Amino acid sequence: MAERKIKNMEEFAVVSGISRPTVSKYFNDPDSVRKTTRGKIEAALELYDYRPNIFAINQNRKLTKTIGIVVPYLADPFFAEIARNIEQRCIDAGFTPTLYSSHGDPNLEVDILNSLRSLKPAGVLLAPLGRTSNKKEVADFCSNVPTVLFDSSIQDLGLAFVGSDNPQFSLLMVDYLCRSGEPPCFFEMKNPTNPNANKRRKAYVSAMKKLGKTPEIIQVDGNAWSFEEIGRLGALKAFEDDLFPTNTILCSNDRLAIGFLTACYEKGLKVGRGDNCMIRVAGQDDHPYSRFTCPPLTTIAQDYVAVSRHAVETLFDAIDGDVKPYKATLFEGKLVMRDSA
Amino acid sequence: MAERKIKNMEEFAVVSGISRPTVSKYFNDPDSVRKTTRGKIEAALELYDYRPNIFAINQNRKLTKTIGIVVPYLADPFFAEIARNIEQRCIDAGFTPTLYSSHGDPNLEVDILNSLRSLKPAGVLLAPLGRTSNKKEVADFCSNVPTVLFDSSIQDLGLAFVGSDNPQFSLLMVDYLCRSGEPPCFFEMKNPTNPNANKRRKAYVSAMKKLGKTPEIIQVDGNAWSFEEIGRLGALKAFEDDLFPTNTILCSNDRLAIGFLTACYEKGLKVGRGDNCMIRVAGQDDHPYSRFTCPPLTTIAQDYVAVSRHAVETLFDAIDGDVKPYKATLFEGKLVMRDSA
DNA sequence: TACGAAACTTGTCGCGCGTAAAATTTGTTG
DNA sequence: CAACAAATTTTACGCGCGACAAGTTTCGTA
Repeated sequence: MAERKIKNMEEFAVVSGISRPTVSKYFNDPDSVRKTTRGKIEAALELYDYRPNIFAINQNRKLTKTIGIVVPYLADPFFAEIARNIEQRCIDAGFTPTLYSSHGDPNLEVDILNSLRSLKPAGVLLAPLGRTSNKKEVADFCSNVPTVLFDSSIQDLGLAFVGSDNPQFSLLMVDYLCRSGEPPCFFEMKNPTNPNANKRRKAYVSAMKKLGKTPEIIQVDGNAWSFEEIGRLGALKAFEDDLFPTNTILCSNDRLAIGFLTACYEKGLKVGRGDNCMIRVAGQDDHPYSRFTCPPLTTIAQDYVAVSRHAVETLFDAIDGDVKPYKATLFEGKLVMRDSA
Repeated sequence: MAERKIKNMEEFAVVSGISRPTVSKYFNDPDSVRKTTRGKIEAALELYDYRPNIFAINQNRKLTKTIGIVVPYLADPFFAEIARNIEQRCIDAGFTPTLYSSHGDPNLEVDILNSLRSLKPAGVLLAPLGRTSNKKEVADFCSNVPTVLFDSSIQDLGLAFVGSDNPQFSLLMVDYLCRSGEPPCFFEMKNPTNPNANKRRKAYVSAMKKLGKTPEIIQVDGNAWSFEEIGRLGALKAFEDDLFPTNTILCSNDRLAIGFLTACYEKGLKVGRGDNCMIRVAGQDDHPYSRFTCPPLTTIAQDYVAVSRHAVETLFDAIDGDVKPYKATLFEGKLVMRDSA
């Protein structure tokens, strides 16, 4: 194969015995040309390794085949997993996904959106930083590029929002914890950097009230994305200050809970549901590692497959011109009972 | 601001009172134009939001400002961290990094390399799948695109290789374990999917021999990237079959060790260095989560900052035309003593 | 004040491909 | 075989910018 270097579509058209416009048509949609023509082109494709210049293509198309995927923090396995899921769906649909991480930095988020703008993507799937996002910039972006927000919403920006039903999460977990032992207190960061933290606190409070219990919130210092360490140090300090009004702790997310469990280990506190256990700890997210903590973490599993599927489908519908009014879709979570609570 | 829509550089040149070629020069290098000229352009940039069309730019440039970053599995926090580090260095150097994950799939790896080829990147930083990589395709890619391999090498493909010194890792750890207790056996997957597994096994064997001990290797089933679960199930089975000839286990990597620790927890085996402990477990990599296992995992820290820095610098040198012969650079690891061994 | 280099302008070409209109061929149907 | 529609070819233009050459202005220096 690879008899000679093919420079451009012109040359490739010559060696395949077809005119250039028809070859162009083929690359846009192989089924749009006659079968015999397609055969000739594909035969030539075997002999010569020619690939259309993607820059020249995108320069002339109004909409590229690119889909931008932006997550707040890719080093968090939860986002890595959901990104991977979305990425695959885009590929399957014939798009070219490009993945970006804001690394927890609102300025970087804006930078990403700006460089994404010049890529003229067919659409963007954005999991914003949330509270710390530059709302004005994100809004401006959404009004220029077809964007579906997921995981965390910012007002009603974008074409739609797809995420998880935090109130349902909390109610499910709080209800379970209350039925099986002492009512939980809520453990979180004082100035949460992760997107859904505030929603989760509110959801916890309303769930407790609904069940006729008094909400108790413990807030710890720390303002980066090293949640495990924040959870660990926060828990150690809270133990020292004797801050916990109950033996049952609901952490705002699994990563905090993982750090919390480490603190319990250091303190020699036996965690779990058994008779000889002194404390119960639960998380939220079903983080990939929550299965492997000691004891394994009881948590709420986000239906991230449903979230990513629906987000992608919503975006594709919009790209196909199927304009719908803004809508927020929330998926329910499932209680994952393990040994920690 | 944003008085009127600016379509192209021509129009922007008009409103800024400068000729188009000079504006073009400015965007290539703002310092290449006179100060007064730069002032005018930047003033216009405040008024109108114009951004050069990136596709038109890249079509005409021989080398784009894009750097491709490819890792084998982005949902692994280790690779996520190193990718994040490399990404930042590229941005700081004025390049546009694009991140790809092979998701453990050799075919996807080839697909990524192919689509990367048509992006005409200035260079690529590739952490290959290793053993399972399609060597022919990777070699072909490396001979067409300036590529630096990192984390895992494939023969002597690419401009250079930057990674960790696995023999040094093993010697360090084996020596420590032998000095502080029973000699370790080696715990790994039978058909390892992760890149450096084979090197590590060999390194373990030679380290043991060097210390005059008999190497013992326990291999468990599993061939995906869910290492924790593979480690857990493998350990449970190995306990049942009474496969461990020693109470000290060196795992091929931290993720296996994390699963191993979970198995120990399930079996009620106390892990650590204390008098009442029954087993010692160590890993390799200093996985972000290894600090939070119970007990915290003793491991070898890869110097991934040094690896990413050197990989990026090597690539930039090559892009600047600084051609050097192929060279493999290996960085030493540091023993991270925690409680598990 | 004059001079020369650096910076700028003007004009023009080319990159590789999308796209449209008109002319021609191909394949299908009665 | 005629008639017709679909597919293809031919021809031509445009996208936005990089690159280059030749002429003009600007600026620092003597």
